[in-house]
Amino acid sequence: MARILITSAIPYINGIKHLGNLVGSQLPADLYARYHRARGHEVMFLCATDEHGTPAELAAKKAGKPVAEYCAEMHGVQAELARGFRLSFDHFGRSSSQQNHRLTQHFAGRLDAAGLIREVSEKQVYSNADGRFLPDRYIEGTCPNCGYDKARGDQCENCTKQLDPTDLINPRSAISGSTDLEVRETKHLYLRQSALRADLTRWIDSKTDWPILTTSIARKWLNDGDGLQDRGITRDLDWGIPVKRGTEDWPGMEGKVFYVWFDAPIEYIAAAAEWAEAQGKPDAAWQRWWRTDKGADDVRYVQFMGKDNVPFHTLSFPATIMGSGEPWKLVDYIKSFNYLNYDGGQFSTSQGRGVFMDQALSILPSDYWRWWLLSHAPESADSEFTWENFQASVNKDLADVLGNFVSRITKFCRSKFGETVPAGGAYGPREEAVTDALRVRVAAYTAHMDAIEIRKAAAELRAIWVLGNEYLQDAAPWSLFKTDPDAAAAVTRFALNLIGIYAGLSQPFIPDAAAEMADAMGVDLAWPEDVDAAVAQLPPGAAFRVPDVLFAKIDDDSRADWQARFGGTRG
RNA sequence: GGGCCUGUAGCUCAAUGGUCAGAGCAGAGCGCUCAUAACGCUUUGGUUGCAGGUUCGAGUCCUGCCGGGCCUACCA
Repeated sequence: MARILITSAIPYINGIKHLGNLVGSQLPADLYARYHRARGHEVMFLCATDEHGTPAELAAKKAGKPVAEYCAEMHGVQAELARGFRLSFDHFGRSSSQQNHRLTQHFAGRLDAAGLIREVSEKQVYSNADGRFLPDRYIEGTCPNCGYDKARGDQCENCTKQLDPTDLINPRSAISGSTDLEVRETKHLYLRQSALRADLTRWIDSKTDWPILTTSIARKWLNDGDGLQDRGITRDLDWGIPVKRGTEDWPGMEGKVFYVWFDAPIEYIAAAAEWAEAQGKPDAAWQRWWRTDKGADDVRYVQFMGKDNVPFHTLSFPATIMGSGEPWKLVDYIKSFNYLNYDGGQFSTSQGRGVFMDQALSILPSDYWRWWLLSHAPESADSEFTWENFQASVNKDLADVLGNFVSRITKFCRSKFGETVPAGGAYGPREEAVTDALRVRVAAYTAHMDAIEIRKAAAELRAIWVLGNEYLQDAAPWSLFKTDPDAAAAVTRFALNLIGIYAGLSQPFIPDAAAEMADAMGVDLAWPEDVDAAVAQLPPGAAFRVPDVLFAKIDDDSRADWQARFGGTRG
């Protein structure tokens, strides 16, 4: 039995995430976690909300709430939606937890002791009206290059020229619109990533099995321009983890907090500590997942994220871990994703364009979304959600191929033999041939899941479902029943056994339907490690239940309605 | 500007440099009647973006061009 640590990129606290966010990290991570649990491995699947930073403060202000209260509420909302999508986190933590405070301060102290922190005095724009320093992109003004009057301090969206806030003509706060801005001197801590460049390069070079998307982004950052740049890890904000060296104050850094991208990945570790506390377990219980000197040396650690997160996970966070000089577990494999677009454009949180997690669950059960999103995961390139494709895929794959198979055989049995597994007859060459095909396909499916080739795994699973329909068509128990009821009984028994097998195999993709299938057949939701045994699992004479329609089809009217509803402004 | 990814059937996608470039969907035909008008079988459909090159052999490797996308370090 292997031990597998799985983390999904942690979603930002600021609002409800859309389906593109979901398929880029949490959902595939859940697929992988469920798969490995089903195979009998020990899994620790962690996620959390990322709660610090300027956007959280502003969102709280807009909501008229203290930021701590706002984050607590939004964490609750996101946790509920995660449950709705059946995301099987062992713990869904918060980057604002006390555990993360302690660990983040601990790492900063270790890095400083190792000489990997330097203090930098720099000039930042301060808004008197807002009473805060403004990140570059929160300053607006007229672009000196093209004259666009809503250029941001980091870049002009109109002419794409990269800017410095001081370049802007008539700069103003993007928050309040105030022009009462001044440049102030402020001191910040920088992580000396450049000092770890050789170590990081060697480490990345050793990861020959990683997706090209992951390693190419890492290499670009390692080699771009003068090479890997040092990175500021503190900010002038109220809400965040106070800058400390371990438990000691950091003279000169009073009132400052760590930058969210410094503390967010550390939350992966802290989430395990939160889990232990919630479970009433000692520290050793989580440390055996994270400390190679305390049992984590046999752990395989896999991270899931969208491509925008890759630099932080391939460079900054590893630099933090390596630089600490302590035996923390480094990631073994990073699965990164491209973006999911929405019907010809991007999902847009600000414009409310696309489908958001709460809306998705309000119109269809999570299995529909899980199946479509995972079977179309943007693994090799950006992919696109369209309602036509969603309707066609879901109706065909889930309703026709899988759902109808379950329906046709259970109802056939009920009408001819009653709601018990018929005992007559025996399996013959036909059943043996299907069992052989099943064994081959299950092996292929397993290989794809092990390799985290999600679309290929989905295609293989679908092909496994198709085997059932092919078998029934070929065996035709409805004809056989007229001449040889015992033979028809054997066919029916074999086909009923397929339902239990399908439940086990489908569980990572569509957990609710899988549970319903297993329950209807009166079997445990189990992975068919031994296919030959699995096709004879149901005891003759055992009762079963004809399940309700597993997947109702999406009709054209609904599709057209949703298409109109989600095209623009949310509300 | 620089870098990376990508372009294969009407659509969504496969193909360690090696048989005739394959699946699913959509289309066409046939079959079946257990089933959610579902299922099965057969089948149409390709100058692999374009032009060169390397090779016994190129969708795959190289060069150039065209199109799409992403990243570019203070949003997270």
